[in-house]
Amino acid sequence: MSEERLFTISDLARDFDITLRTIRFYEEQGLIEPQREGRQRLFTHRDRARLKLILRGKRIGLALSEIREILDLYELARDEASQSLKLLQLLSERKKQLEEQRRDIDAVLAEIVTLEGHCRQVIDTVTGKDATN
Amino acid sequence: MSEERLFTISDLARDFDITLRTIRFYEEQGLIEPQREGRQRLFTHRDRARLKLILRGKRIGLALSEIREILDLYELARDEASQSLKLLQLLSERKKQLEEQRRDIDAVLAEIVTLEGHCRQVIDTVTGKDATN
DNA sequence: GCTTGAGTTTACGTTAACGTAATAGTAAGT
DNA sequence: ACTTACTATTACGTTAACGTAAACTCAAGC
Repeated sequence: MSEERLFTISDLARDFDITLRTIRFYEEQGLIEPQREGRQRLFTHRDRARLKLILRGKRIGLALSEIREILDLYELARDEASQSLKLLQLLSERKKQLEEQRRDIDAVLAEIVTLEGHCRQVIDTVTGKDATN
Repeated sequence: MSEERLFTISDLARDFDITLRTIRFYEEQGLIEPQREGRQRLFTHRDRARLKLILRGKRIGLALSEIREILDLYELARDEASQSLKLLQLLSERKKQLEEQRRDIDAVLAEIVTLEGHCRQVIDTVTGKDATN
């Protein structure tokens, strides 16, 4: 059972709001390896999941080369954990980076809140005595 | 009092671990506007602070053009808040983006923790019956 | 007077991550 | 048979964010 549904390239492009070119490029870079039916690419759920990971990686500012490393680690962890110790080390490095990034984001968010407060205050002050616009 | 100490370009390059070229490039792009003594650039604490903001922006994946927008907003908010409403809107957009990014990071962190668990388990399993390496 | 060190400008080079034709095959609808 | 829709490959173009090299100025130290 479970007919393992397949996706076309435009399915994924639509779903993730990226171009066909982007998907082909990712394949060219070895980030995904869809099956072929003749020349046409066919994507499994697994390909889809990988694509999702790729895009998430991009959003947090990783380069494709780094994303590939991570994807490879996933593979590695799946196959066996022949080098789990090294993997653990790499994971902890990545974790440190991410936590740093989180702190940056929090800092920026805090500053935004401050600025918002500033704005509201100015607006309150101005409103009532002048409303030129 | 408070002699307003000035920084040279290499001071900042060293402090933030970036190249001279990078700093000059940021000036070229209008992100900072150091004073000149003759031809030489001289940076105030304010320039330094801006540079810090720029680099933080980069770390969270913003483009220089976006960073410039934000810096401009800071100026805007400082001068007066002539367009505070628009500013508020922009801030809230940016906030949404950042919160999304935070969610991404949290998701990745969670996955890392999972992978780490997986690794430890494998290592535990392997350790004791085989330690070839 | 010459080198050394820090700074400058000008300008071409580079890398990543796609964009954008141009050209062509293939299946479905009319 | 013709169009339309979707797919493919090949290959040159583009943008951001600097790198890098060449050639110059200018003050300090020996």
